Amino acid sequence: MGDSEEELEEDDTEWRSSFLDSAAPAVPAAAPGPSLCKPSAATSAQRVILHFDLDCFYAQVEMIRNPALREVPLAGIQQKYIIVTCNYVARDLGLTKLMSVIDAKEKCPQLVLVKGEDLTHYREMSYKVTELLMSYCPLVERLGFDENFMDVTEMVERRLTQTPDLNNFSFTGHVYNHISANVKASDHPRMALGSHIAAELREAIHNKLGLTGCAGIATNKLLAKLVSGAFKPNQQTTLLPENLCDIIGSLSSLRKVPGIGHQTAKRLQALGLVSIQDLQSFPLKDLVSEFGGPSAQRMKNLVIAVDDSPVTPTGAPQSLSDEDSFKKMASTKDVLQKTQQLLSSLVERMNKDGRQPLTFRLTIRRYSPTNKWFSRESKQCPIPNHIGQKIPSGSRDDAVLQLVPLAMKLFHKMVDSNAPFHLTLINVCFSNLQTRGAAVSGKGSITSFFSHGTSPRKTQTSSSQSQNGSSQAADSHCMDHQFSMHNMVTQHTSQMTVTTESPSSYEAALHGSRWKQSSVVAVKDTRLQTACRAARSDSDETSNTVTHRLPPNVDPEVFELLPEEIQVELLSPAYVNSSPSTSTSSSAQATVPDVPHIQKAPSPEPSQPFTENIEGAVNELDPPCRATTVNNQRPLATSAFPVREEGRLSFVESSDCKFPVNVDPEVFSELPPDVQRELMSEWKQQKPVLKVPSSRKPGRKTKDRKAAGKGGQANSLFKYFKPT
DNA sequence: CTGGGCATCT
DNA sequence: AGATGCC
Repeated sequence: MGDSEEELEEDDTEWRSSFLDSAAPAVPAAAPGPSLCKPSAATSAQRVILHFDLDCFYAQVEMIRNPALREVPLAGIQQKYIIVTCNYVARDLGLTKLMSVIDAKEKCPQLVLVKGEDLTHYREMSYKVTELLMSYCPLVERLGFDENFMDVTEMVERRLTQTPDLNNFSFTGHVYNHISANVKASDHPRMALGSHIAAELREAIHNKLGLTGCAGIATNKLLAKLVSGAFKPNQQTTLLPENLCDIIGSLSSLRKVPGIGHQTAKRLQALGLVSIQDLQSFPLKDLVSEFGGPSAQRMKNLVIAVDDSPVTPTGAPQSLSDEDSFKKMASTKDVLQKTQQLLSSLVERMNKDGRQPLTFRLTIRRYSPTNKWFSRESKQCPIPNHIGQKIPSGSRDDAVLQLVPLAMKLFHKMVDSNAPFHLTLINVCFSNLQTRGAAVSGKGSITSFFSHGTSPRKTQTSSSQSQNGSSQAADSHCMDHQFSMHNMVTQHTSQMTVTTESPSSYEAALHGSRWKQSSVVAVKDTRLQTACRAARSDSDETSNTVTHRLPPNVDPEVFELLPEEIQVELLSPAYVNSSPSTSTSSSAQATVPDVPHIQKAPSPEPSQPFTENIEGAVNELDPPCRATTVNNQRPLATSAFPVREEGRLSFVESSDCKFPVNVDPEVFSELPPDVQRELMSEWKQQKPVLKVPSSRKPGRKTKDRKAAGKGGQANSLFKYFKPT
């Protein structure tokens, strides 16, 4: 009895203290200054938000890949002429992020540098971290490769009901502006539980992935992020609502506020606003006239530490891109070769992802003496289906071969190659990624995921305390490790990683040797350039003798600009006729260095030991999932990135059923079983339509994604379940 | 001598 | 398509 009374009191206390954070976005009394710390109307319960920030992430990954680097006092990660990050030993000697290599070596001549331009390993490890966090709670939002937000409100509430002894425990880690030991956890039970969860998750990341990092615990994303860096490295800090003013006031300038970047800070400075207080006391009206309503209000809120933006589950990336920068690129031939190289790598990544891109985009950066690091331009176009299909199907070389002309076409829309030009960057990007039917055996399907992911470990979780008869909604957010992530991540661990960093691959691509057959080996660059010039001069007259033999969708104009080897290839029967012949594919395979069986001897592969760690890990923490009944009836739980596309029905194959991809699996799982069955049988009678969703307005998509993350409300059922 | 890659908003 | 922001 006494216990429950006390718990109620704690609840009230925390509710009162949460008033600060739950101010309506509209900032009713925009009174400046002191009003900051006055409570305003509370509309919703306070959240518990975690922010994880891995320590010098790239450096940690490299030290894991090559443990010898641990002995070395310093390790920097170099991209082009920049040290993008370095370990803490190096930082103690004065190195900072984004320092030039020249400056860095001047400060410490013994600095060991590791090339970090290929992000493959960082990307893989980054997704493993997100995956691990998601296995505890699906509300995880990525920010870059090394940061994750997590909304653990429901996990905290669940623990709150199961933690009888709130008096006898304390905070884990630091408490901002307090001596941690002096803070009574019973005054802030939710924050205290949040600090415990953060500690457990950091420990899990360390045990299973070998990475250390910081965490911040607070009531919104802004504060969690700000506070996570209070103690570095490998520590965590909780921000109590009562210290909200302290941390926001500690920021040295507006630029430090996440969400206020270079440009915005400049414009603010033009208004005479530099400090947090400047903006707090600046009239909202004047701000609106400068930035518009939404932006102005958002900034006003940020500087009083109000941030009601939800933790939006990130899921699979919406675009994949690959880019390279350089001092100067001034010839069409170089552009073509670089584009081909980038595409080769990008297509392979796309293939591992398993989805099919519907849109291609080419981005360039032109050199200009003044505004050097701006002025990116891009053009995009749809990818013809017959080309796009080759990417998930594994015909990588075919795909690249046909995408290169597409890219060159876009290039010529931006650059007049008759006039001199000077590029400093090329980026190729796939977007509008479509999940394809899983019938294709391979990466896109569930089968490969299972063959890799199934392990006896799962039985552990179901034995734990799951008598929680009441809240299905809370438990439905709980997932098992095994079903947590898109197979892309797992795929990366089970296949040898092939990247463009292989010198042989790079050279081959550069010289076009991978494309050539023996008969064209003798082609010289001079001939090629002549051909390019010729093509430029009469680009309007493309009535060449060979163009009528071109494969469909190859622009004759672009064809002229291709290296002769590629022209020959395109004219081979394999491409002129629709079906690839064995001769072409075999000749391509024999000369392509980065097919799996020809690849270079790899350096010790990190993914293997990690996988073992995950599978064999002993979880000393709370079981990640306390209830399994809901999970068992979740059809899409096996396909970890739920696809919620709008428009026509497309279907995803699950282990034992098909259903529309625009169905939110979380919502679906919460329906009564008989309703599930009814819907299933209804869907089964419809035919899969693989059309592009057309009849929707752009801009709806992001909203859908956000709504989907919080799915589970009755009114969202209609939205997701009615195909209309 | 300012990287590479993602997202959102307009 | 571009601008901006985050790491």
